[in-house]
Amino acid sequence: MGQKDQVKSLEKCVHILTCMADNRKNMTLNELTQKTGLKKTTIYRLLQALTSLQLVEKKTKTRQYFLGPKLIYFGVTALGNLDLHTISLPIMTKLRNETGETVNLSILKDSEIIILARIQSDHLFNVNLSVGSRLPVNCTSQGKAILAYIDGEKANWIMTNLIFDKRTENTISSISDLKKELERIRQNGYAINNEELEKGLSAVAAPIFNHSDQVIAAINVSYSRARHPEPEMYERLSRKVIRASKEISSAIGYSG
Amino acid sequence: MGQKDQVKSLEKCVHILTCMADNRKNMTLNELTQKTGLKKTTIYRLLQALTSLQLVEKKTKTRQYFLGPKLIYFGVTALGNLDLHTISLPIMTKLRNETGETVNLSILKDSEIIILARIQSDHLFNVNLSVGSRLPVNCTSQGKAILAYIDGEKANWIMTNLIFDKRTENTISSISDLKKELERIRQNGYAINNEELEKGLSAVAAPIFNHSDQVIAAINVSYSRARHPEPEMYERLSRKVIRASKEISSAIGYSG
DNA sequence: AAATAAATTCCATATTGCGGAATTTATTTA
DNA sequence: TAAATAAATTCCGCAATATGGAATTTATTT
Repeated sequence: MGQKDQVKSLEKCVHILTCMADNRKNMTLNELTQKTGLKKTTIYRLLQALTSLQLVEKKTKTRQYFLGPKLIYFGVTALGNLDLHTISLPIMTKLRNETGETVNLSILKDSEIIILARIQSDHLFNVNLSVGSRLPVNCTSQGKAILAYIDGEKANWIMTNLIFDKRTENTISSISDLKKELERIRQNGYAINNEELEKGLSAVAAPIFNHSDQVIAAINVSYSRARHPEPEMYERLSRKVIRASKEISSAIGYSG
Repeated sequence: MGQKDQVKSLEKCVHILTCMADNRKNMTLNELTQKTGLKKTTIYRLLQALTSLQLVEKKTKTRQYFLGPKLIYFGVTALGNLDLHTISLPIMTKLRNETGETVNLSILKDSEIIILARIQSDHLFNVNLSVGSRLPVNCTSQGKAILAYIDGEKANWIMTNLIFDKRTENTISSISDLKKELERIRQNGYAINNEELEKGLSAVAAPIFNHSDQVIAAINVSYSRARHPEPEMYERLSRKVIRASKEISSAIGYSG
């Protein structure tokens, strides 16, 4: 019979690229061999091709490979074409101006969130994060906001495979605690980050849904606890964040 | 003999993806056949594979294809790993705060610039551009800033293949005018955009160089002419922009 | 300097990808 | 509504490509 969609070499290339992206660091041939399980000769040959096509770049001194400029070109183009992205930006800007705080748009990938867009506040104290940065689901408002609305099976899979690294004393570090938190989020419609990632850093996030009622992303507002220690801040921001998230959701076709 | 770096199917896939990115719109099988020159059956089969690997997405209703989510993942990851990007962001933020205006970081691709990063001003009047947006070289400060320092042969190639679409009355629309402008830029060390892209919009850009003395990008500050009609604004901003560009250049290894 | 490990090249063979032609499906025209 | 045209999809035998074990070269460690 034979599966459809062969093109084995392409599959292997994507496997290699995915491995590089997942590990997000320069990798040697050997590391790639171990991580991917592909034959060394094969990887070597494919890397040659990938490199000559600029999908991969090689640091000659260290013999390490990493995702190349052509992937930036493709990715940035795809991002610019993404409805979610173009629709969100003006709404994010408005939210930043209303609150004066940093606004982020993130998606979930495995057990981490990835920042797709970020509009920073004017405050001098600004966290060192940018487009492409990743953070664990369990200690971010956005991660929890998405997880709370993901369908049960997938959410369970993520939670069971999660490594709960305890970033602060407030970090949720057990499945049962996380489940309680998710229930609370569903109740409220928004998620908070109460210094769970880093001391002094709080945030409020709300989920974004698509036309088929699936969570696809989350938007948040993040701020320094030093400036706003009052706990009412969460609720106050939540209204604005929820409004923005709903605006984005309906603009991309959600009708819930 | 045989050329090295074969992997023909991969080459064809990249050809297809590049075609999609260059045209930055959803494309049908037929359009792709025409633009790439590849055989229809081949493209069809490769698109199947690309789609199942999420490198490409298909709009079932219109039967159109476009760059898929996995490319965003790769691209955003590669961008986050790019020295240029991570080094530039804090410097861009500083520049935005110093000037209160929108700051962009762009690279050149063919005869257009592509925005890699953008930090917007607080002003209500904000131009509708974002990461991934492209603009013609000849009517942007960043395009001209890069072109002015590119090695002669390549610059000539770009200029001769350039389609000078006249966006405003100020748009440079002949090679000879452009060459004069580039000479002026080299003299000053910065490029301006005097409402050449859009009426009411001005900008000041400076080139960014890498360790081997090559221009690889440009940074600019863009502002509304309505708020700052005074021509001295160019020179005033130029000092700050140049400082930022030098900071970035030296941080990525330039020692000129 | 020797030993070990990693990277690179080689090549005969099996597998994959190729693309012309035929078929199906959608769109346009009469 | 039917006929004509164009686009999309499937089929399949052949030719070109990718594979991976082994050998060689290069780098790193002992």
